[in-house]
Amino acid sequence: MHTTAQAGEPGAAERRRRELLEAADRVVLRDGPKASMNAIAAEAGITKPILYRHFGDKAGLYQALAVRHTDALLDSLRAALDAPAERRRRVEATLDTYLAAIEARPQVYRFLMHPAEDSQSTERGFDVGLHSAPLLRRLGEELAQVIGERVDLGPGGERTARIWGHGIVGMMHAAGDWWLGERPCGRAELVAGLTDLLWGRLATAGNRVDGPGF
Amino acid sequence: MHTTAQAGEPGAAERRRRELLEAADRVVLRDGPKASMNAIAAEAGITKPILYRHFGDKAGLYQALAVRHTDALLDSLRAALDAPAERRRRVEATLDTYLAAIEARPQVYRFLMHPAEDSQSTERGFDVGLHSAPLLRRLGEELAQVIGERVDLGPGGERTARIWGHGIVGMMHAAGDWWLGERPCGRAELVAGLTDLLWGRLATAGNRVDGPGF
DNA sequence: TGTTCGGGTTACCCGCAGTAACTCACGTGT
DNA sequence: ACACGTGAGTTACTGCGGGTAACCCGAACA
Repeated sequence: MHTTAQAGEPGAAERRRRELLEAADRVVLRDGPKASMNAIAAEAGITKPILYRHFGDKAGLYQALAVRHTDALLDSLRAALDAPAERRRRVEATLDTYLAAIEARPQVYRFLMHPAEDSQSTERGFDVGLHSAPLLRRLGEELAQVIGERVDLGPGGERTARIWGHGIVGMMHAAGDWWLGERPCGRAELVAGLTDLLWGRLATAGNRVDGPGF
Repeated sequence: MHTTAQAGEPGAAERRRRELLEAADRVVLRDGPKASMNAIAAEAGITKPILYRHFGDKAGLYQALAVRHTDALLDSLRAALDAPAERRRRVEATLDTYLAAIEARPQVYRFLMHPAEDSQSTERGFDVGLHSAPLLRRLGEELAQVIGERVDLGPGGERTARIWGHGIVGMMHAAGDWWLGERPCGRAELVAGLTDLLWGRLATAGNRVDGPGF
């Protein structure tokens, strides 16, 4: 073989790839989830086939982008989760970090939540659920791991931790999505409301006197 | 004008519409979220333009389908929510009803969660969030209403109820999605885990002795 | 008998994912 | 010095799915 340098310069294509990803980022930031391969290629100053050479597939590019942003987001969340404070404060900080992130870049966030969606469906008998939202899955698993590591949940705690991880992430996501769309209140109030919910206020709140009881 | 009957027979087109919706249902049940207009038309034994005459748009058909299923699901959930039992039992029954529904028809469920996704984005300054998942929004609002009606949340309780409604629905949805994909446990265990979470067990559980504390 | 209206069809446009086949520049082996 | 092949890049295509324009036919009505 005769590459330009047989062992040196490993990052020739790597740098190109990063350039492409940054261009894709820019387009996604501008166009949201409907960013097309053509548009991304144009923004990068090249044409489609190169994108396909580098990422193979639209899903491939999506995934590469998703990994980048998910990693970044996870770092922020881990920082919030690891801060030296009591548990409730940390949960609040984590929620707030997530909400601040999606507030700062709604387009990117929306893009990450609706990736690919195809994956040819022939995956294993049922196929359902493997696509959908890798970001949420990763967040859920990550949170599950943190919970499992730190909270004493007794026997079967591993499974409970995973249930909680995915449940909490879903709560965060759906509430954030709704909040972004309607802006019914400030971020702090949303954080407080969700934390109250996680802290069991639903169990302790009394029935309304006029209602049929809940 | 000369309709077949000027005031009588109001349901000529209505029945057609229902036929089309049932055909669409069948296709969605078979093909999942990637059901195409062509396929639906073929299943109904007609061609695309008729679908467009009836529903205007792919989003229109999606919405009609979504309304049907959402209504049905909401009826079941309301029944579970209104059963004569203590609050916790009712929450469990509601979660279980939802999970049973998505378990019974995963394709339909997946279809409902990923509608349209386009809507030309020129909607109002930000545009973000209005598409996405009407089903989840409706469920969230509905639950918010029930909570607001029955639970005494003090001042600002309306907003808190909405936050909780969307948060709980999101928790249910994400956990259900993950569970459908991986089947990590039985439905009962998932229900129990989520209910424990809502009942504040995260607040009361102790730190693991070996972990850094959570 | 002609006309018009509603349900229907064919044949098309457009945009996008994905690909085949070609070009060009450059470093290499002889 | 010359052919070579390799890799980055391009043009030009296929295929498909959403959406639409224009035509078509049968039935009620005058």
